[in-house]
Amino acid sequence: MANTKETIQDIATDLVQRTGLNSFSFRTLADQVGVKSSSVHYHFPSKGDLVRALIQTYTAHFRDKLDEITAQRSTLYDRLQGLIDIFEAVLLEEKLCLCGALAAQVGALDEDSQALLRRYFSVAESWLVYALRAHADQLQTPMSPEDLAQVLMAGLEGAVLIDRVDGGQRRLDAMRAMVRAVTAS
Amino acid sequence: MANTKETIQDIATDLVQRTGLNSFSFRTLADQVGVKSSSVHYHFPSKGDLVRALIQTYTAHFRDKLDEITAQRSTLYDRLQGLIDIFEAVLLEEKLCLCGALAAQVGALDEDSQALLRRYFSVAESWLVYALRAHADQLQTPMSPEDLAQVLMAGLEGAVLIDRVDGGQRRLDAMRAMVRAVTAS
DNA sequence: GTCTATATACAGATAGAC
DNA sequence: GTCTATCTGTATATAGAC
Repeated sequence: MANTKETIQDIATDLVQRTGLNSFSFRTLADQVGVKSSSVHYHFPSKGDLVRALIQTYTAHFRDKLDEITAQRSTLYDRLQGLIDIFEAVLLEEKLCLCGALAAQVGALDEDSQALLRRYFSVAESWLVYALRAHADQLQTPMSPEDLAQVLMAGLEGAVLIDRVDGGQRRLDAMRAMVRAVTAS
Repeated sequence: MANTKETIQDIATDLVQRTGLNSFSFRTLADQVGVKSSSVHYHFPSKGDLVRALIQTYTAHFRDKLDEITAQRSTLYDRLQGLIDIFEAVLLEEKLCLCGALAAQVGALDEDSQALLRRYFSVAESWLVYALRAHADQLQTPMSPEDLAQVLMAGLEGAVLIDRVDGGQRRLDAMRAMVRAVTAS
């Protein structure tokens, strides 16, 4: 194992996205990493410490992907489809957005983790508002950029949630249709 | 306790909506009901039995509310806002839709429970498609009724998920704005 | 940095008395 | 239908050797 700490984070992230917070323990996590549970505690003293690290890393990676989209795509339509691509990649692995999965159990998280979740959604919606405002001329809807940003983000979180339950990606495809409907081609 | 079995179901439903599947045990549930855990096992032999009953009852109540909307409201706009009212009532109690909460942990559910979840979403989307088709003349969007139904349902599930994390109901309000945008007044 | 060993608490579940 | 008592497994977490 080149880097035990990173490996622990990678596997833990995957497990939370698949089955939620309580579906893995330090023991089962350690088994999959190939160490003992006490070694996991060495890197992350408590489960709360681990969860906070997971959200921070996930948010950083998400922000990187958004920056990449901004750099590589120019039209509003392409940028919004790029955002949907991120969620599609998650769904194809039968996972949820990490922060969406944790949001479903927000009452089980400490205050710091809850603040980190809020920051994740703020990052996503701010990026959306920026993209929508920058291309207001390509928008075909009476909705404000803020409202549309929130509808899109809520829709994407809900789409992967429901699509995963019955397989396929019908809701995610419907979100693509919505993006098509509100952007001029 | 007039009816222990119903009380168990009511409290268990509330707990799943607040903090998810694994945040309560037969013991903590029994404490809140005012009985012993073995009494809970008498009514619901396993946790799987309990969860299946919760989903079935929740779906039945949801269907009743949808029927009520259909009976009491005539315009498409009013019917869609009525659907949002259901989710707003859930959010005001700092809860999630039971089936949305369980969908986030679908990998932890048995196959029967998963099938019941699929049925819940099918009930919701079928009602939406029916409402949208019945008032196609009041629709102002190039989206198909099927796509719009899925976008609305995904959006509502995601809206309560995210809104609960940072308080208020900004995403649910954005969903109301969307309904306003796609329906003719 | 990883291990063995262990502490303490709690999970889901069952047997059998009342 | 509810209870007491208990079984077995697993959870988070820590102490101390290597």
